[in-house]
Amino acid sequence: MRKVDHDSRREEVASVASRLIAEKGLEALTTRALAKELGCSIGVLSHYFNSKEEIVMAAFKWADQRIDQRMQNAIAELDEISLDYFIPMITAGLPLDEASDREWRVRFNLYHYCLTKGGKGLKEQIEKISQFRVLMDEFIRTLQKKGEVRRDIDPELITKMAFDMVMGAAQNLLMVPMPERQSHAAYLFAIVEKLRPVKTPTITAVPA
Amino acid sequence: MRKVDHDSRREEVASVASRLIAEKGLEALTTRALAKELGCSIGVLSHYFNSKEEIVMAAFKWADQRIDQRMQNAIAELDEISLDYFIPMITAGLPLDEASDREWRVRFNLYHYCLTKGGKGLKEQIEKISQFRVLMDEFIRTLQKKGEVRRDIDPELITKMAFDMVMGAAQNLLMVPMPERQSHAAYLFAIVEKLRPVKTPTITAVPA
Amino acid sequence: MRKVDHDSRREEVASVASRLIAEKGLEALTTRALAKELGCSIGVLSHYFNSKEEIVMAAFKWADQRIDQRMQNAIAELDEISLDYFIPMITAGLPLDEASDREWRVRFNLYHYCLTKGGKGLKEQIEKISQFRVLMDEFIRTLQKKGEVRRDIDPELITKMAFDMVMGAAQNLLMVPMPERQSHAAYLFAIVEKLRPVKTPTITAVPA
Amino acid sequence: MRKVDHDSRREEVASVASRLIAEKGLEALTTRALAKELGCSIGVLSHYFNSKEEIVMAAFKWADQRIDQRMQNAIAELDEISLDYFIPMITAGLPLDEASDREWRVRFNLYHYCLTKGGKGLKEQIEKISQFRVLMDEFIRTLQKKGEVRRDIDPELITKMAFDMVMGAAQNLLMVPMPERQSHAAYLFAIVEKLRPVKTPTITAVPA
DNA sequence: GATGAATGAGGCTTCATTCAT
DNA sequence: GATGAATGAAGCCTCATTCAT
Repeated sequence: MRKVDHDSRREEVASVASRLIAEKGLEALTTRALAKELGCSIGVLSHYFNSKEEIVMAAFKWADQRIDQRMQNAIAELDEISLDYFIPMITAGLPLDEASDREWRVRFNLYHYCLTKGGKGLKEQIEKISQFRVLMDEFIRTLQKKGEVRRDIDPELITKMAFDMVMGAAQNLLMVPMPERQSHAAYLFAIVEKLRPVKTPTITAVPA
Repeated sequence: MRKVDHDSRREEVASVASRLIAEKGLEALTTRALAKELGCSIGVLSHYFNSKEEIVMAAFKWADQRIDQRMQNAIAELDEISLDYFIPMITAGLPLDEASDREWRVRFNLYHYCLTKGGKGLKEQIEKISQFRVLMDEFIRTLQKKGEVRRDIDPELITKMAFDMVMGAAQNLLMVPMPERQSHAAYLFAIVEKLRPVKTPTITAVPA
Repeated sequence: MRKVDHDSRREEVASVASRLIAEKGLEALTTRALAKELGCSIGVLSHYFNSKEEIVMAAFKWADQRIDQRMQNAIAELDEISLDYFIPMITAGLPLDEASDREWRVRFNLYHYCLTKGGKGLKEQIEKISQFRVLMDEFIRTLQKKGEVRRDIDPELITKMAFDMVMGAAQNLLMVPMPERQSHAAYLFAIVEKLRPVKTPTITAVPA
Repeated sequence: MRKVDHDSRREEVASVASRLIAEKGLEALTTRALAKELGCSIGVLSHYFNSKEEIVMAAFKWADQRIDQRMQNAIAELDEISLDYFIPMITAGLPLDEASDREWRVRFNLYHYCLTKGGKGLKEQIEKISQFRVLMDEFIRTLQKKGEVRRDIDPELITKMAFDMVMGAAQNLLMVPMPERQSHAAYLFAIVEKLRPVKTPTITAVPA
């Protein structure tokens, strides 16, 4: 069988495993349940993965990357860097529909799995987030240079705030009924707007 | 009858179970491991709990309440409501030491357990958070009336922001090495300060 | 505590144990359930019985003897031996009310327990039934001598038939709804009547 | 796939389980013991049965049907309905050898299991026996029409008697040493003979 | 390559019994 | 004498994994 088939099969397994984790919890991801959901036999899994842990990891990675991809896609068509990136990126990144809801559930499973097991996995996650922080930081600085973001705020503070708010919003949104999520997340846009520099920085006092 | 305080024994079990969840993960909380950690036989657990699920729930509740208690204790000695409540409360509430680190790990297990199982447990969590939001909202409004918080910010926005930031900070802090956590969380204090009304809104421009 | 108290307590335990066996099955007779039903603590049972098997045996014996007693009581007031003994004895012996229903259920448990375990218990049961057969046989012979039972039937045949029919009727009645049991058992009386000698053995052919 | 006939494997399990019940009692039918007796691992049982109760039921059914089959086989070669059916049928039906002894022990376990648990199982047993009674009744009536059975006896009485006697004989035979069983059961044949109409009902008095 | 039967460790729970109080 | 907490074996069941077909 060609490599592409092998890979696409692996992804299919990861995808279904991810859905099982999201819907029933990590402990419900058994080889039996997975094979049943995939419509194949138990033994076939061992052709694509050496152990169950590999499957779990693949499911984690799949969901994690889907969220990242979703965010990248949201700004892919935008041509120039601007503060306007934030809104679609946040919208795309947060669990505001069923698909991203599932992915976030899996991502949290990933986080707590790594936290518990420690080791390489945890290091990878930390590293990944750290790199993302650097990117964000640079992004803010660029926007500040371009005059799209107020210069009197420490970029690092914005970055930290953004990371905590998005993570917390994602967590909290999972417990909010789907119809109310949009409105619940809307306040984030207001905060983004507060980052814009005051248009007429003349004589008047600007409260915030 | 052997002299045993039934409630304190239950709490001891819940406490140890909570520690196991935090350190090894929920799936490592087996009756064998728990009994071993408690230094007693497996059968003894059934004297205090009717099922393992009850133990899990007790462990969840124990850790959850410990965080709440920690925050309440932090402001217990303060005599008058003021914005100064926030700093010690946040400091007490976030996972900035080993004990609260364990409790937050368990709390996240609780959240994701409820999210997966749904049912009454999820409803309870949502209700609890909802009530806390109302309290927070009233708190902000009171501070605004007292002139301790700027009146040009929607209280609801502050509440939402606070909830998401604390939740996200807690999550993110868990992945930060303990020594760096204090400094990582410090930015929150800066944000709290930004809520204070501008002392002298006279001639000078105050950017934010 | 005086012996009479000790004995009456033992009987109470046996009685309640017997009821549990009848209603829920032998495997539902646990020390916990028994103590609960008795309204006493688990430990108290060991004052009266050395092991659970002793309790089971006592329960078996209690129910077994109650059936025997019931039958003896039924003919206690009758002054002279006659075929009329049979009807009240059968009526008293069979599971025609709730109490004797329970006792028979226990008795069958006893039989199958002995059959399985073998040993002394089985020997005792066989011995007991054997003695009863002898009594019955003598009883029939006496009635035949008195002319109350036809002399052309082998007494042993009557005895065997009676033992099998009563045992089988008891077993089958347990599966018949209580209201229908009386009518179901009534045919036995007709058979008893057939044992009576033909009153006028003259010229006419008497088929049977 | 390993070559295994699923149904024959199920029957094998049921058969061995049945033997264990007969020899050691229902409570000795543990998964461990059963697996050991089958010469396989414990886990294999779950391939063929969803629970232990299913195994118990299969064992019950297996033994129950074996008795029925044994009786049917006994009259299979007989070409015409006649009273002569009875003797081989009874002989085949009663526990007169080791195999049918085991099956009857299991059947009694089945009866008392159903009696205790009630529910659908009990209803099924009652229904089965009820249908068998109807068949027997029709059989008797047919024989009466053919002149093979005396017409002065109520068919229903014969049926009831037969059912109780067979059930009781089976029960009592279980407690009789194997060598004596044949002679113990022989009286039943005498009773069957009494059902035959008197050949020459002429002048002579026939007492019975 | 695909199948699913087989394995046996380990999950939770229940049990009769013991014994400190 | 009475209590019920403690014990640990053994109950049933589920699991990831292996391997003959």
